Amino acid sequence: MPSDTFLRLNDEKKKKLIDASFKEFSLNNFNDASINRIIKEAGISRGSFYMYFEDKKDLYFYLLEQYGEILSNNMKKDLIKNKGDLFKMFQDNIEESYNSFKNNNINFFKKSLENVTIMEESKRTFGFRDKRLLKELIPNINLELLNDKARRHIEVIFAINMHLLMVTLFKLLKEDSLDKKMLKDYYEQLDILKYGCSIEKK
Amino acid sequence: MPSDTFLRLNDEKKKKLIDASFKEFSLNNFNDASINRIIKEAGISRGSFYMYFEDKKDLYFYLLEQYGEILSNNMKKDLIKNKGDLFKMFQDNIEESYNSFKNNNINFFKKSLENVTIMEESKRTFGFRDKRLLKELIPNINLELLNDKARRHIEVIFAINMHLLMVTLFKLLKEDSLDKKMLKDYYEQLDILKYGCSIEKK
DNA sequence: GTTGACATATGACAACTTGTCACATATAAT
DNA sequence: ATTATATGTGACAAGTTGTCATATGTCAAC
Repeated sequence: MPSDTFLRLNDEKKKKLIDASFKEFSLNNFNDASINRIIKEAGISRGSFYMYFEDKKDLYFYLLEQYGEILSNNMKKDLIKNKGDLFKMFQDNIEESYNSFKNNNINFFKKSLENVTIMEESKRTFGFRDKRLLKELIPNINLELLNDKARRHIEVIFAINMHLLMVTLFKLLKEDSLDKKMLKDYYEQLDILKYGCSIEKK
Repeated sequence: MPSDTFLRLNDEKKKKLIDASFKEFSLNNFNDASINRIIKEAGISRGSFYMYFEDKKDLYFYLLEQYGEILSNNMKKDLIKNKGDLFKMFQDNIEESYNSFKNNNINFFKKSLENVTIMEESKRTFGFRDKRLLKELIPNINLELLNDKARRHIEVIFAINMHLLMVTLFKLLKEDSLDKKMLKDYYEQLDILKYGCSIEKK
């Protein structure tokens, strides 16, 4: 987490550092991103940087959380619009997410997708750190549309959707156009999650 | 990919480098792993290393593929045993995978799970590079047990299972015992994938 | 004002990192 | 024995990170 010192910084200085960071992480993936270049671009000293953030990771997750907020807010809106229907929300959400990312630091997002790890760290990714944003969403879900098992594993459903969503968004952003076939594939995958893989009904 | 020069190396020298690499990646995640320490431990020169592998990534994925083979072979065996039933295979497979990893460089595996990325790179992860191992598995699947959509998205089903499997294995290996509750959770998640989340039947 | 206490800022520094390259030494083939 | 090819080597440049002694703000109290 950024230090209080950073949060207390005046907006201009803060913005300069954030902009420089976004730029660096847009051009390089996490490993190759250089704190040196960031501080040079932002015009601050090495010591100051370590006053604000613990390390590169700390800065990176701070930036990611900005996107988490966007993603979560979009989902919340779509959830309300669809009267708590989780799958209708997922379906509506992808175009919205696509546009958010397209108009906003698209390269940062692309690079980020390359870095997303499915484990520990991913819990923090895109602001779903500490399951905070997830917890905010759950009350808006109409659980009556879901069966018992799904209700018990609601975070897993989200994780699976996240996985499908990320992979699809990654492809979409690569193509640079909202490829209808890819969208259709995503909807089919959501259908698998909704109705299952089996021919036999339970 | 390792160079022919590396593959031509005598077994002793090869093993020494592989052992040193496993050790380094068991103690450090990808970023922190040091080629310097590896070559020191393996007793080869820096120049030689770069003769064998392009870079750290190249070495790392080479090691991962060894595990991919294990995973894939286990799956194949279980698939035949269960007469092509994909979900029965998934269910049988987790204990086997758990034991394979437990008795074999468990720390390497743990660290690896922290590094697995869901995107591009992950296609190579655990040997599923180029979908080669996946393609070998598919002929053993009884597709008649799956509905149309599932058949069309068979690699997605595998990806989702991989995700659920990895997360569960990660937790299991952390606990250091085959926690029955976690296993039960995994089976339930597989059931969601098999029969869906929805209360309504399609 | 001046003093003191605290918050911030700085850049030189040690201790690493990686990939390259001119050169040295094996090994095989003529 | 000579040539050609395959390997091995370590010094090197150019980078990386995190720390720390030191300097400079800022603001309240005397």
